[in-house]
Amino acid sequence: MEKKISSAVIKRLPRYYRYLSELLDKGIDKISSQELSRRMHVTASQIRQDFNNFGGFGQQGYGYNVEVLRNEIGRILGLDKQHFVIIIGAGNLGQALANYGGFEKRGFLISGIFDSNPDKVGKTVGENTVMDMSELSSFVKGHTVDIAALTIPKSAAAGVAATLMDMGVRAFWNFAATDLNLPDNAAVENVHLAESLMSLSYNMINLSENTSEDI
Amino acid sequence: MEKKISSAVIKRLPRYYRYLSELLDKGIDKISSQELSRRMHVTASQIRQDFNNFGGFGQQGYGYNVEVLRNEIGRILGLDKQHFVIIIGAGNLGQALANYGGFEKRGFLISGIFDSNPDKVGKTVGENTVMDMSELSSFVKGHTVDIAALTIPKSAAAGVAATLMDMGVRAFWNFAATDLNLPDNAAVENVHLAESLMSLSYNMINLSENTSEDI
DNA sequence: TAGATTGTTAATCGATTAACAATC
DNA sequence: TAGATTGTTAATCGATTAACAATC
Repeated sequence: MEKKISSAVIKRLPRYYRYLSELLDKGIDKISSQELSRRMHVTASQIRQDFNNFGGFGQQGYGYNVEVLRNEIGRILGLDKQHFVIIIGAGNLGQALANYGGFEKRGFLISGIFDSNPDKVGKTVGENTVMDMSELSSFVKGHTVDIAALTIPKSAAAGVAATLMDMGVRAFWNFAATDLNLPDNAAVENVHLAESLMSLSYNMINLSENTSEDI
Repeated sequence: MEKKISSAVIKRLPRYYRYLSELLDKGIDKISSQELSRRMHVTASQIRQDFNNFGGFGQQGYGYNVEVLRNEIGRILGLDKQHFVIIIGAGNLGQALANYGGFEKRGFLISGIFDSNPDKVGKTVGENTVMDMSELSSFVKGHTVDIAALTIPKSAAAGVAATLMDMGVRAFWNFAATDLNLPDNAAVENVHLAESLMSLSYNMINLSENTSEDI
């Protein structure tokens, strides 16, 4: 019944959340779409359209209350609840994610990290001790697991994702350079770093071709 | 004079490159837009439109030669040339990027890594030894630096980026949770992991609400 | 030649922007 | 009340998809 929100809108929400959090830190308690437009470099019209997908958070003639708006967007993104995240793959990237404290601040708690390499099993990474992949099944049965971050080689990713689906995990943060092709009742967010770097490369090349001709 | 390619197209190119590379590895030397459509889950029409932004790589009645097409896309993305990348910030993420060998395979060579923390300076990370930030200026003057990866706190990002711009660096792979707002003669690719995780959270939540009602 | 498939134009769809009435 | 700014409809723009003539 509710109208489907486009993914373009969803991807903008975390950025709004970030700006509103910064305004709040600065002690600014009111903002208009026009002023937010100026700061974020998006149109005021888009800001109002985006927010109105979720209901009227503002007040005519006044603007938006920063704290209310921030909390509403946080709630929409699920930041008002705790989510348990496991990391599959204790390589460089898996360890970096586990060590980074910033996710917990937003309610994403790293509750387990797994690897199939015996050299890594038992190692301490952040607050966690690396478990063997053979322990994954019993761990997922005994604990709430909302999200699985896949920091494993692409050859292993589809298999691990399918196994986790069978165990009831429905959200995958996929760092492997492959497409997971999971059924519709799973959520997948891809972070393809090599592809990101290639886009940057393209934009860099096409920058140097038209050297400051339109400034 | 050349028509501007939309960023939607650019972001799809690395994925085409990946699929074509995999086809090549499998020894498949010819592919039609229809067959590629089936594999990649995008429309054949979009595939042909995308490729034709850059010229006719196919042959009517036949399809596309996989190797030719892959190499053309690689060339468009700049993968036919070597690019020198420095990493600013030797924290978890900076180290993970420096240790990951996959970028060099695509022509992105990590040629330096910097940190302002004396405890990290001198440490070996991948093939590199962490240098102090005070050495950054002389390093950039003495070496080719195409891309700077910023894996530093957001409070430091804008300043470091501005400094690097002054030294002539024009491409920034930004992992800091902030917008850089650089002039038009710079290329910026943002990787905002916390925001990526928030999008996943949204999609996960909205999954569980309509449990398998449209399968 | 007949069949297949591209390259490209036209149609459609969806997202962004503009405009303005509602209202605080 | 007058001024400001939202919420929302309408217009525009751009991206995607469909269709088909060109051609291998």
